[in-house]
Amino acid sequence: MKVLSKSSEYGLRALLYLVGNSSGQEYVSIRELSEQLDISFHFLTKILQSLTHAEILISYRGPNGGIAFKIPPEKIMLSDVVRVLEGDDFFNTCLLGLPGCGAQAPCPMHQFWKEIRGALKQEFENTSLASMGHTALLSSLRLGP
Amino acid sequence: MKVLSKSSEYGLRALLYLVGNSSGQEYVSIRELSEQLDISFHFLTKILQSLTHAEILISYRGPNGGIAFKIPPEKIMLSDVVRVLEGDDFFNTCLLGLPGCGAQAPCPMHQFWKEIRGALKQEFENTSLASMGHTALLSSLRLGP
DNA sequence: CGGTTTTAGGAGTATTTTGTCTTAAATTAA
DNA sequence: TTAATTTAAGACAAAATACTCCTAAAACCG
Repeated sequence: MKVLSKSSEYGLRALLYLVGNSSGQEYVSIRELSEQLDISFHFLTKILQSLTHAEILISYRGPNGGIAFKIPPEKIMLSDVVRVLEGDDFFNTCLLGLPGCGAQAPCPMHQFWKEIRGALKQEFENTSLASMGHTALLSSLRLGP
Repeated sequence: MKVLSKSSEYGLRALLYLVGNSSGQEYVSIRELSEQLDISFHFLTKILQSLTHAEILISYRGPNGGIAFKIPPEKIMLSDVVRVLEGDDFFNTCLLGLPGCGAQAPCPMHQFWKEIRGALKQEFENTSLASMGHTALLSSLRLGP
């Protein structure tokens, strides 16, 4: 079950690394992130760029530059991140992919799926980056040993 | 949020159509399914083939041939279909896509995600095709008006 | 100022997923 | 037996996703 695109996976891993490995307001370079997490530097740059545009991160160029949280990670919910990286209707899709599906023309799975995705939405909206990342060891965010 | 591949979407739509539009043991042709549901005939053929291999459907060639349920749809759970079309570890993936993630080396989201996907698994395992399809009008399974 | 470090942005490439086409095999009916 | 109908199977093509590379712009340091 793949609910997130690679962009979201990488973005979340980077943010969780930030939570665990930056003490407050100093910038962490994207190069460090990409190397520690084994993610393509250029690809990660673009992902973090959109989080910067969305005002979840701030970036700074030049030596000792990088990215940092603009908002404290206690106030950033998983749903915020996912909505930026996956699109605004992330929690509003039809299980069967039918474009017309909705309250007034429901597919056979509509009610079933609506309840599940509603619960899932709530979980994502009630869970902060900080609560997921505060104990995150680097090793748990990497691929191999 | 796209949890299912196109193959699963199409496969489920075809099965739900079968539930609503076939009276028991007669074969429904894939041509009819593909035309009624606006799904590519050859693509759908391959999807239904794998459901036939998995013994959810039976197929018959020649005039008046087609596919039919091998098991009554009351006994086919959504999870059965999805496991065939998405793979056996569908309900066992890491949210962050980390290959090593598991009980003994959990990623920061492991516990969080394990609970959500466990609930989702239960819903899929407790819901039959029949219960979703018994009132399915054709129009609710099609794309446009 | 000139060189170095770092993010920004866009064009281009590779890989995966999705969809098409062609031929074969099974079944029926005339 | 011949023709028609239907699923089976595999090669091929298009589209979407994931990734790479190059150049620019900002910030710093000597």
